[in-house]
Amino acid sequence: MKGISIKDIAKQAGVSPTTVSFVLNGKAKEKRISEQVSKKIQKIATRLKYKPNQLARGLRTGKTKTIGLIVEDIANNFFATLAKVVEDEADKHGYKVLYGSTEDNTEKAKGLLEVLKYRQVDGYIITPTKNLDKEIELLQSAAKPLVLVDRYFPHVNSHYVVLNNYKGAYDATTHLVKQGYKKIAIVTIASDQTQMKERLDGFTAALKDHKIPFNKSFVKRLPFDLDRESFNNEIKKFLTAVKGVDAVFFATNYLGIAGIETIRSMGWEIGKEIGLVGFDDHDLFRLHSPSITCVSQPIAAIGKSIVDLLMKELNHVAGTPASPPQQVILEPELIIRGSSSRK
Amino acid sequence: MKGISIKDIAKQAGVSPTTVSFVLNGKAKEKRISEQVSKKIQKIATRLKYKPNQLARGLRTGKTKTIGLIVEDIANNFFATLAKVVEDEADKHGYKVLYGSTEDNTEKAKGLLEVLKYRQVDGYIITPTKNLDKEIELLQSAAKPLVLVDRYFPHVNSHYVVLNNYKGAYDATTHLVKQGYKKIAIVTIASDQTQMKERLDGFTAALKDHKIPFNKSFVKRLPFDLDRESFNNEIKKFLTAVKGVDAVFFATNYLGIAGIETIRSMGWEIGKEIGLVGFDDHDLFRLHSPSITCVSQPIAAIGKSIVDLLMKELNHVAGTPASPPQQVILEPELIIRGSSSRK
DNA sequence: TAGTAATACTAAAACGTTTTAGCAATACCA
DNA sequence: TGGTATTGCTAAAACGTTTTAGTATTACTA
Repeated sequence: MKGISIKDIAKQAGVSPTTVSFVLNGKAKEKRISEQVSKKIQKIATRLKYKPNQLARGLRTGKTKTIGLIVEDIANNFFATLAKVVEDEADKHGYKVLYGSTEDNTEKAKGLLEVLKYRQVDGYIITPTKNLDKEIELLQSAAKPLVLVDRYFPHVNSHYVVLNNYKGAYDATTHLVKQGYKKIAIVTIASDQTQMKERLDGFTAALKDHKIPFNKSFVKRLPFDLDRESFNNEIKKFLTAVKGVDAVFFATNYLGIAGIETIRSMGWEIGKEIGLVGFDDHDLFRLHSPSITCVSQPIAAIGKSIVDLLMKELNHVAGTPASPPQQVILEPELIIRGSSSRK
Repeated sequence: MKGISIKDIAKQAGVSPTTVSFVLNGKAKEKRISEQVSKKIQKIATRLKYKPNQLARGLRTGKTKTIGLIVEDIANNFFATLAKVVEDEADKHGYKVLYGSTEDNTEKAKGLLEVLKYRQVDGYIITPTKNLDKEIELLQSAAKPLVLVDRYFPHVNSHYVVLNNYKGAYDATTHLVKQGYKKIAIVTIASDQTQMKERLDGFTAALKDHKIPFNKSFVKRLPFDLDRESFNNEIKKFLTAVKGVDAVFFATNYLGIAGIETIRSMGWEIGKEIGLVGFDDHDLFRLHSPSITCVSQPIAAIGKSIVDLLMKELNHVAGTPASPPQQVILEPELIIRGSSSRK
């Protein structure tokens, strides 16, 4: 069952495909097609439920009305929620989304970029992995619209939308200090990427500003690609090794979840014996006993911002002066709950 | 920056585009292209990093190597996890995934199908909404490969992969009975679709089989499209209205989450004062205090099964006898935790 | 040595659009 | 009345592939 094409309409209307194309693309006036013919074509088109073949159109115009969304892991609550926002926002502009997960693996990310490229996506939303900067710059020099998200490359002048991760971590840590915790540890991911670096920096800066002596042994950096059990084991090892630790900041949502599980398995009472702050809000954090204080990202605003930037790029007419890449840094919200209170 | 095309290779190799196409599609032998020429073309192609333009190929062959994934809500843990599995499995066969969320809205679903159709996706994975049966049948009569997931239409003979929802609900309810709960309520979604119908049927059947008198007032069916607060309010109203209720089965993951929140806000002690079983596993269920008993779906197996079926269809050669639609029904696992124990 | 078969390749059409360049007919102007 | 503008449309090329239907050359057969 073939779809119906512009030719079918042309035949029925007794005009050329050219005319049909003009009319259906709203160029009737501009191309001086008479009202009569115009109306007739419109009528036939709706009667036949004509939908242009996007492949043919894409081949000719180079535009597919598709954007590529590269995330770390689509199954992760943060990215899944982001994907939903992106879907909705993109839809408003007639775009569809092809997604892919990198699992923080540079080779996988490169593969995804490659595939998306020869699928001719119009623009990219990318959660970059380490060492993806060259590829990003390549895309830029090819004038491909792209927006980085969650993290960026300081030496690459690109659009990006990220959280003020430094502030998030700083506020979380400050909060712990103000709550009376003295020996505060951080469990984070061994990554030099901006989001992780800033979270660690915010943490150490807060300690320093509040005259809490900083001790390297209070920092645990774990590889990204562990399974849940290994995370749990590593966290347990760490927390038992750190003498006198009385609070811990988990720098990602999944670390926080693993942390809760581990600490409970150790029999420590969250809040009382050990203060705890997580990253990203989550149903678990909200409903855990005690509920878990966390740094919450404004995911809807992030997604909206990303798509807005991307659309601006996509609608940018070649030849006109390009607007410079924009860096959007959104503010986190510290949601204070029971896990950071000794009472 | 244009990509390099088959013509560029042809020019460099001093042969025709046809020859290049044959070689790169592995038809060198079949089309009797000499080893020499074949090798030369291969070499040039890899040197130039040639990647076929998928639009052009798709236009010509009618195959886009893209599948459409229509879920209820990509932000929901269950569907997000499924999306990840589908992504991975599809990738093994060289397919990419376009996704869309219906929000259980038939009009949105129809819109998605329409868009995916004229984007020429090769196959569909669909979480159907109510009244989408006509569209499904239309796709089928157009010989489009498709697999329904999570729910299906009893009167439509299509591929589908679903949970044994009846058993899931039956086991959950039986478990509550065996734990000594006597007045067991269910909170579900007001939907006549199979997954919800079967969960309700499993619930009532279990009550009957265990001689628990069934009372219509113990069933609450809520509309899908409420926000969290409204869910909470409705659940609260329901639970306070039902005299003597001592256990409740929440028939979806988000209802379970809302249920936990609500019951706690009412000051009832989960397990002791009210038994609770949820649907789909979730970090919250695992780590809540008390932990929440739930009916868990084998998401990895579901995703794998779906993609396997779809690939079989996609690789099916026209003309050969079609294998009949397969119905895969996977078994749930009842994960027993603290919320269904009075101790 | 003519006829057939096999080998090694290619020209051109096709997929369904968009877009450029242009043509015929009518209208307008002096 | 001859020339220019304007109107209303279309032919054909192009996008980058795949595929059909060849052709030219060489090799084999009787």
